[in-house]
Parts: sequence; structure tokens; C-alpha cells
Amino acid sequence: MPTYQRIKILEYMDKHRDSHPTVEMIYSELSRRLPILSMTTIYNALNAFLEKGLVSAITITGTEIRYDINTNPHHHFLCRECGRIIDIDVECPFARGKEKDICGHRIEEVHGYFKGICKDCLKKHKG
Amino acid sequence: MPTYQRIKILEYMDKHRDSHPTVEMIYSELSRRLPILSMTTIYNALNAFLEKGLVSAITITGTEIRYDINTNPHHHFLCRECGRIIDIDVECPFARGKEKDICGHRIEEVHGYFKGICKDCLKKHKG
DNA sequence: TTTTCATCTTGTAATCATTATAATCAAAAT
DNA sequence: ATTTTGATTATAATGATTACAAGATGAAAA
Repeated sequence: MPTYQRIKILEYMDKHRDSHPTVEMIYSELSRRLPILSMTTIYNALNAFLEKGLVSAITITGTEIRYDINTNPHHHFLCRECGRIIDIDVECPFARGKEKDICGHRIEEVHGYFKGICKDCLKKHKG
Repeated sequence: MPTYQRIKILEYMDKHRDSHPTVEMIYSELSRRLPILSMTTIYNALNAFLEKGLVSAITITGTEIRYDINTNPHHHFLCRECGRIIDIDVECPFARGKEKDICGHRIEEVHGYFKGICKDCLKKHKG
């Protein structure tokens, strides 16, 4: 049932858990090996994965959608300097999914993110 | 020093605190009264406001930037049904700005948002 | 008052990520 | 074998935002 392309895309997502890749990043690596691969295919596949809950979408940079295969509840940190997106463990009961409502509204998705300077870039400043 | 247009834009932001307007929303109302007004002016003004910390940007819908003049620490709730963006009070120490670092990374911005069905839309379903 | 200088505004054009569309393809089902 | 369903592809369209260049403004300096 799952297509060859979709398997490759999912494999890529699994291999690059930390990079929270964009469609472009997936395309530029996979298209080297796969004889033909369309950008649209990746969009379609990721949207299908989204609906099935296999991946989640991160809109943190404002200019693009990043995709995340890590389904554990967590937040993200975007470094203004190096651009990395770093997973942040959270103990927030909302993020954990313990709370289903907030102020009477039904919660279906929880997103939390920080922007700033990451640990490594801070070191570079001092060193 | 502040321009006539910029004052009008800030006035609009203050009058419509709850709607978290887009550039388009600001433009379509203000351009009726102001003889001429450019979309670019609104973008420029809002970016200037952003740098001065007068407003903050909310990228919650994925398709557009919403602007918020409420500088109190708070989160947002996006209703999937009516599209409203609702302010949510938070007691999270990170959102409150009490914590300046997380896992060694320096925090400069904190964003939190929920997606789901708002209180009012839930009522409509039952009623 | 005139000049200067920086800043803001405007309109148009460009960018760029994403989506829509329509044709093609493949695999499964009847 | 033929139909059906869903995936893939290429191209074109969308739409929010930014880039750019020319013109307007307004305060400070001469």
C-alpha cells in the first residue's frame, strides 16, 4: 500500500530527526538518488502523514513549514544565529496532553516554542 | 516624529485588540478613510513596531502573520471552526519571562498556542 | 528661507513557499 | 480485461511578503 516514494520520505524523516527538515531539504537529498521525484509528491506525502499523525508541522521560522517525526510531546527552540531548531522537553501539563480543555475551549493541538540564542552560539560569543 | 499613517495604524491596533488583525484587515478598513494608503506602508510600520516591541507577531494559522498589540505575556487559541484567535492567560514561568534560559539556551521570545474548537463553537454543536 | 539629510510612503515588480489542476501511472478489485 | 482508486508528475496559479526606485515629508543646519 505505501508507495516507494512515501517510504523513502519517511525513512529520510527518521534519519534526520534532529533537523526538522523542510520539503526542500527532503527533496534535494532524495532527488539525487531517486530517478524522478516531484516536490508535489513530498507535499502530498507529508500532508497525508500529518492527517495520520505520523508527523507534525512546525511553523516557527515564519517563512517555511518544518516537519517533525518526533511524536513525543515537546517544544522547540529556534536559534536566531545558527537557525537550528532544538527539541525542548517540557513538563507543561497542556503540552503533555493531560488537559483536554482550556477556558472552555477544546484543545486539539498544543505548540510551544522559544526564540533566542542557543547554547553553542553563546559559547562562540565568549570564546 | 511619528507619521500620520503610523498613528492611524497604531490606533487601529488598539481599537481591535481582540482580532489580532492581518495587514489585509488593517488595510481594508483604513484605506476607506485615508485618501491614499499603501499595503507596503503597513508592512513597514508593523515591522518598525515589532523592532520597538510595540507589537508582536503571531504565526499561528500558517498562511499569514497576525499582529498583537497586547504586550502582556499570554498564549493564543486558534479555533479551527470560526477562525478566531483568543487570548489565553498563562501561569507558565517561561511565558511570564521569569526564566531567561532553558537548557542553556538564552530565551528572547516565548510563544505558545493551542488549536481546537472554541467554547462558542462547541455550544453550537450541542444546541 | 533655502539646503541638507534622513526617514517615510507609494506603486510596481519580484520572490518564494505552497496549492490547484489535469494528465499519467500503477496497483488492486470486480 | 476493464474498471476503479489513489499516487505521482509537471506545469501553472495563488497569495502573502519583500525588494526596489522614485517621490514626499519634515526637522535641523546653514
